[in-house]
Amino acid sequence: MKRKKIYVVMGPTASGKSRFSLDLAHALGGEIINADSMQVYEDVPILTARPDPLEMEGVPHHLYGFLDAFAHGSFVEWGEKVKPLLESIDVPIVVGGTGLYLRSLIDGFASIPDIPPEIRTRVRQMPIEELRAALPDFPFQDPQRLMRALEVLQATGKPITYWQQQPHTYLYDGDFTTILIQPPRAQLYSQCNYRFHRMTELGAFKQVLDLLKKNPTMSGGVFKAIGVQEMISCSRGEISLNRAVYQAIKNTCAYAKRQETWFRHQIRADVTLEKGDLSLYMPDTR
RNA sequence: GCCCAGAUAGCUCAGUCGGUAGAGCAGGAGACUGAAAAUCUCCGUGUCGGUGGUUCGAUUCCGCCUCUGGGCA
Repeated sequence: MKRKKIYVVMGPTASGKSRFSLDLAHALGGEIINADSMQVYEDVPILTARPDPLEMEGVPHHLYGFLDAFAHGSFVEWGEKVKPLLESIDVPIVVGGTGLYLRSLIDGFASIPDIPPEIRTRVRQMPIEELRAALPDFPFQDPQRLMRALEVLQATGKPITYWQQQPHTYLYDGDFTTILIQPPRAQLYSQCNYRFHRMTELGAFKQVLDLLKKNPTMSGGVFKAIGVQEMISCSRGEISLNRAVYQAIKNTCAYAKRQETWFRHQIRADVTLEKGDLSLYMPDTR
């Protein structure tokens, strides 16, 4: 049986992925599936650049805004939700900027047993020096990876590298076509700048205040969305609004650059476009 | 017009008791397997404003000039 064709539209933030995928969906009769780690949350839709119902132009959209202000998403949870959609949708168009999610979809990932909560909690409370001492040969410096590696070792008795060398688990055996939208750097930065100002005009600040009211502990995954911390800091009078906007734009640009690095080295792109213009991809559609 | 203070990396500034200079930010490159809009690593040559003088040697000391702040008229 022929494998189903699955379109993957990827690229840095503010590159024009959404516009492109809508056009592609119209042209092919496809449905859009979100692969953005922040647009999965229901709160602060303006800041996460989530399309609103009007912007969906009648095209079915999946996996947007299904997690609340306390939840933490992960690529595994996302994968579990993606799987049935890929099976049921005729022309799936997966769109997003979260490279880790996309790579786990395309290249598969290691199945690692669940970690008992008490081990996870204990490991996450350990000081960084202790983590390093417990894993002297682990090649990464950063706390997150050290914690993950240690919790896997403690829970399973085997190092994380053992698990990663096992055969990968694949979510869906599809025929993936990857389309990378990659505008020139200077243009991308100016789009980040313009878009953030637009977000503040549309009421991003109020949505952050609403989010804070819902979950004052700031424990959920949404709180990592760029702009949230900056605006909370502004609402407390710690920094001016101008400063908050400036910082948020700066962080957005830095993020876009990191995404470029990811897409350059971690995922192969079948097609690379300088802008999200469908006619560049399908010349006969216009 | 006079007095004072500045002029050094894209920006803000430090520094060289005279031996051609370094931080933060911005910027660049990279890593990445259950937090990924996260987390982490690496990257600093620039007529030291111009010009003359002193000196073996001046970005540093001295004179003049230009520009920018501030003050006095």
